[in-house]
Amino acid sequence: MANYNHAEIEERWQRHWAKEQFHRSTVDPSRPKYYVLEMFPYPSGKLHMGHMRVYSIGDVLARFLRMRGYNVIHPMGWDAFGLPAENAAIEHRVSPAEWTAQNIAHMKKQQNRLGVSYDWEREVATCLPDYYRWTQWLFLLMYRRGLAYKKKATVNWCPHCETVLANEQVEAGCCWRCAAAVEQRELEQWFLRITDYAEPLLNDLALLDGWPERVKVMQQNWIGRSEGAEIVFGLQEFPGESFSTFTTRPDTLFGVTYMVLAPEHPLVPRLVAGTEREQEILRFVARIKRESEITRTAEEAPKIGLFTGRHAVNPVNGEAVPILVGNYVIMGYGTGAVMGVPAHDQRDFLFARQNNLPVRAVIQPPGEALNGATMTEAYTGPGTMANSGSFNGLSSTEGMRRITAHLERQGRGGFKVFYRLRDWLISRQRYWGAPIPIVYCDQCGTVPVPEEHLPVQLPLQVELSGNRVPTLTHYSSFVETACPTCGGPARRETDTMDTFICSSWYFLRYCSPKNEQAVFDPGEVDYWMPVDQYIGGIEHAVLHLLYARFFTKVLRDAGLIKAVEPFNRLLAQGMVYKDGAKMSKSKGNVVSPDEIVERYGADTGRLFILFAAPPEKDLDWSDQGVEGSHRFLRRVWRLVEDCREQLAGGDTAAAPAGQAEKALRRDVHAAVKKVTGDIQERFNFNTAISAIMELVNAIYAYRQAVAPARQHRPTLREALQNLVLILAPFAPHLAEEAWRALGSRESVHRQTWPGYDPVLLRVADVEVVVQINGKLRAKLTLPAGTTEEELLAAARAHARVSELLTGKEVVKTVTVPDKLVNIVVR
RNA sequence: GCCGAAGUGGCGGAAUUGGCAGACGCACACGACUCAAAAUCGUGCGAGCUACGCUCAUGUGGGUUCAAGUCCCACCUUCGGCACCA
Repeated sequence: MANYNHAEIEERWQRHWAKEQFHRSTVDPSRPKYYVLEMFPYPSGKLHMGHMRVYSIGDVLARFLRMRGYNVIHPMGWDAFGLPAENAAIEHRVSPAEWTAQNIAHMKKQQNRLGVSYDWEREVATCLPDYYRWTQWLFLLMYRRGLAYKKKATVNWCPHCETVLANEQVEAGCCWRCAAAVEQRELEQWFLRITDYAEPLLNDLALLDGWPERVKVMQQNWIGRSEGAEIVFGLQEFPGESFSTFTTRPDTLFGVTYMVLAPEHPLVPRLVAGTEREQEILRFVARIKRESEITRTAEEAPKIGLFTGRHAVNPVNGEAVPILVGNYVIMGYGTGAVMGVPAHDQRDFLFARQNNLPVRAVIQPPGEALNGATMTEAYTGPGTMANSGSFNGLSSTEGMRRITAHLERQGRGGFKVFYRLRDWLISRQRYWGAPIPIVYCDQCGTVPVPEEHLPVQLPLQVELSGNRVPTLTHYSSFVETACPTCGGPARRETDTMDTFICSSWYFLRYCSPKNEQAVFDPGEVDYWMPVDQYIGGIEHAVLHLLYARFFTKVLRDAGLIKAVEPFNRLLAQGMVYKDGAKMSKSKGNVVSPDEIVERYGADTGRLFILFAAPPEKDLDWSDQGVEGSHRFLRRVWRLVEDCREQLAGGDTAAAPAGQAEKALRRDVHAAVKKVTGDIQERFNFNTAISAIMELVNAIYAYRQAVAPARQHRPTLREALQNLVLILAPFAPHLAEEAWRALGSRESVHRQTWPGYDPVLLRVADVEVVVQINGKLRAKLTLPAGTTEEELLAAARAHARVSELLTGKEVVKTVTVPDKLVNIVVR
């Protein structure tokens, strides 16, 4: 008997599939399409277990759906721009382009060794000119539509990466990539106006039924919508001038006893100019500005507020209240000015008590009368308005509406929605990225590069002698150019784009990756899009997944695509752990896919990774578990080897099909049903695999129970064929080999997914559970479909049951047909 | 503080609609085969007990129900997101 030689089998079939272009996909309107997409990797150099996991999940789906008759597109590519290539360039003295190309070549080999069924004709790499040309084209589209703009702003600066970062790329005040503390800098930078799309990005989350709740909630939190009123306060010492504030509680406007401005508020220097405390306050402001986000937002940071000596005029009652500058007010949210309502906001309350500011209750809780002087905490619930002039007696909900309407009539404010979401800062002061296609001319100002001049090429001769790859400012041949408008001397923009731009549209480029005329072919994009199933790590819940949704919406508004949302269903796969920790070099608990493929084969690795946990949960790597999966595949292999000759002999069976055959057929059809449902509806590959294992156990049991000569060949053949078919998405190489061994000249992956016969699933006898007072007391084997009366009679007739019922009064009986009898006694 | 996910044997996990808790696998133990080992095949495997059965058991405490891992209430723990958010 031939041993299971995984290395030989896997290599042979991989070569065959590649040669026959097995996984090519082309537009075919006669068939339903299915777009299976795994997040494309950064070409770091080698695959890790997280990659192996995501590709295994995607490939099972792709292969399953092909067998189900779908026209499946399953592409792969490279998110190839980014900082690691620059670091590697300095370390190894090799250009980022070369380093990246080598990594891509190596990782592609690794992916192929996993037996993943990609259509390599659709491969894209974001760092190649034929791709970033269109990234630049999309930037220009944004520019034309007023969605790309340059402004001077306080931005996040990572001192370690020496570049600015988007808000989404700052985690707890630190750089998402290197964890260095992020600083604030005033710089002129390019932004994308993602805030214009805050509302659709939020509302359309409701369309995403196939997304995990947690991801939708994370995006919702990030966008951070809050409804309220914008209110304009006058300045007592500067008649005719004003500033505005945002509040979610306009009903408490009469309770305002002070106002607080953010230290960065543009009004601050003017307000304090010439006052006694001018120097003190300016020093305070300067100090706060220097503080990092971490110290400033720390839990224990004391709330400091300094009185400016100036007053704000409440638009609703003309009252003048002191204006303070406070460290707890943030310029980046709302208007950077907050009204202090100590009676109805706990933070304001503590602040007021600490600083001896008056507290005035204007919302009375039901059946209570608050007194500002004596209350011990803020009342933040709803109630009846008091001390609020003509609004007294209204409910707080009604008050919100009325006061806002009143302000609107007076031209002193109105209804307003604020979002936490900020515009996307996309400039990067780095070399290895897509150049921003903009030219600055002294005569014409900021000029977009005309489309026909694209791509704006990165210089490939890179200076590698220093300790970092120089930015594009270093290359005079790149910087100096002619103005596209007037032809005069001009300078190119030297910042490159955030790599998240490149990855915000790659799934569209896959649809027509070689098109040189357009960013993508509209017909092809409309056929394939949206992505039916997207699979990737949860770390992109806000970053990539929000940006890609934004791009999709812009492209749709521009009439370029029909899809409203890019990804219909999303599977956020869990992480791979070992010995209780995430696999990492520093922990020394890394297992590489190469090692597993080498030792056990790709089929074993895939099977284990899918069997160990449901895809969205974290997975605990177990070397012994891998052994187990390998053992299972060897068991399948032996089964096929043992049966092939027996089955090759034709069907002149000595014995007719009997009870054992009937039972086996039922097991086969039940397994097909279970595996189909588990893949299709539940994505529970772990239970699908366990069902296949049960089937294998059943076939072994049959062969053990029935003498070889009496084994019924058609039944055995059906069992083995179905086994191989349902195993094919999980262990594609072994299944291919086994399928041919069973006598087919075609590929198992070109077969139709097996169906099951519901008639065969029916059983003659069922096991019925007998409970007394809900406790299991007996099990009966009865013909299926036994009536309730007969069921009950059979239960009572059972020796043990009748014994337990003696002397008891039966209060009630419950029967579930073919399943259970419960007798309630007293 | 707000929001989300989770908590089941020694371990990974299963139980899809409220109906036999622990499928499948790992580990372990025993048996068969073998001179022996590996591999393989088979059997057992939640805990306790006065043991051919009974009791307890799905984070804790209550509740609903003939019946709860599953539904309701309160709480604990872990993980994740947001957060001086006005």
